[in-house]
Amino acid sequence: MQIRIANIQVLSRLIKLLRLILIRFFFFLFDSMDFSSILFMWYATKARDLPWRNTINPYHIWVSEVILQQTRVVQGISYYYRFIERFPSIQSLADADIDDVMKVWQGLGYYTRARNLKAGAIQVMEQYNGILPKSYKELQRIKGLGAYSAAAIASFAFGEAVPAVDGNVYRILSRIFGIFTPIDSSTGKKEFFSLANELIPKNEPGRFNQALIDFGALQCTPKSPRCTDCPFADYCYAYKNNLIVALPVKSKKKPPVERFFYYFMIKHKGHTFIKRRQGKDIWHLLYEFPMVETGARLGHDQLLERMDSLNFLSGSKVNVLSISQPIRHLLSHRTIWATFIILEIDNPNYILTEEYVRIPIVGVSEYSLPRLIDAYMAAEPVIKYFSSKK
DNA sequence: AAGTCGGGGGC
DNA sequence: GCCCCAGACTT
Repeated sequence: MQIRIANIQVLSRLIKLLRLILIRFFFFLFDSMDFSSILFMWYATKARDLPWRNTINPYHIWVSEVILQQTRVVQGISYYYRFIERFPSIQSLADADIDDVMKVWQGLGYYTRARNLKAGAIQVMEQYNGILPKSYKELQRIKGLGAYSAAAIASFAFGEAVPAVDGNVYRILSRIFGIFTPIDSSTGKKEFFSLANELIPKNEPGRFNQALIDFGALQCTPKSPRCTDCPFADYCYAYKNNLIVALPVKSKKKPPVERFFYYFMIKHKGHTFIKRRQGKDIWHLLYEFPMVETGARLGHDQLLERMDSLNFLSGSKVNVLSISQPIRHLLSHRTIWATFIILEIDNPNYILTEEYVRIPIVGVSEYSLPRLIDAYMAAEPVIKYFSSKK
């Protein structure tokens, strides 16, 4: 058995060595017309015209990179315009009220980004004299900037020759060079960074990084890539071996866990109550109605029974006006089932008056809300329950 | 290394 | 339904 394991290890090393040789061979092929030349030729006619490319303001580029983390360009554009208009400088963002920042970010998701962006602005004001550092290494010390974003800013804004390896780059390189190392492993990250670092031209790294990203977004797409008119088709390992659907390789996937949220829209004299979410959970810093989360779905009777013991309802007469169907809200790693209960009370207890914000129901839209709640309010005529006098 | 964090578009 | 998007941070 021992020998067998040793053999497998030797074989594994051999495979890695062969792969390295293969990559060298590809470089040989690319030698006459190298990788970046082919890419730039494509980019010359296919480049996207994007707002953050028409600026040399490093702060604007910084904002755009954070907005675009795990976010499609089409989704981010309007947020970019609103953000830099509302917070036109690092100083203004550093001085801003976090609630205003969250409100601008509402609906974009990954809300930690907004908090970190403001924290980063404060950091730059306090530690860097209000000027964004220029180097790849130093940029990674700023809150919310990891390897990719730091490389993007360093190359786009300051011309540093460092590869910005995002999901597009993993996909392109894994396919063209036939690399099967999982892109979400630490060895994979090193391997792809190293390869990109060999490909990047030192004279115009920013254009190279942007071209690669556009190539991934427009040509070498996740599904149905346009291989028939791809300038790399003659060299592409995945295309030639019919392995496009197999690359890139990702290792981690997990079925989403279900969570059950019960939201209480409490009516009292035309007003209702909301509270900011606390702690390390989803929707950090966003506002929501009083709620209870249960480990399993509650039946109608179970729900009414549970309401008897809710601390924010105790001491008051409760009149249930409406109970919604469970609404499914999908996150990447969670499935949330939300039920909205509209009810009227006669006497708010101290928990509601002390811990919650009392607002007119129409004032809810002033606050930053999870998409789930925002969408429900938009879809359901909730206000009618609040307008009638009782 | 694995888990956590959103919302939306494309097929 | 499923995948993935110009990823970062925590445990």
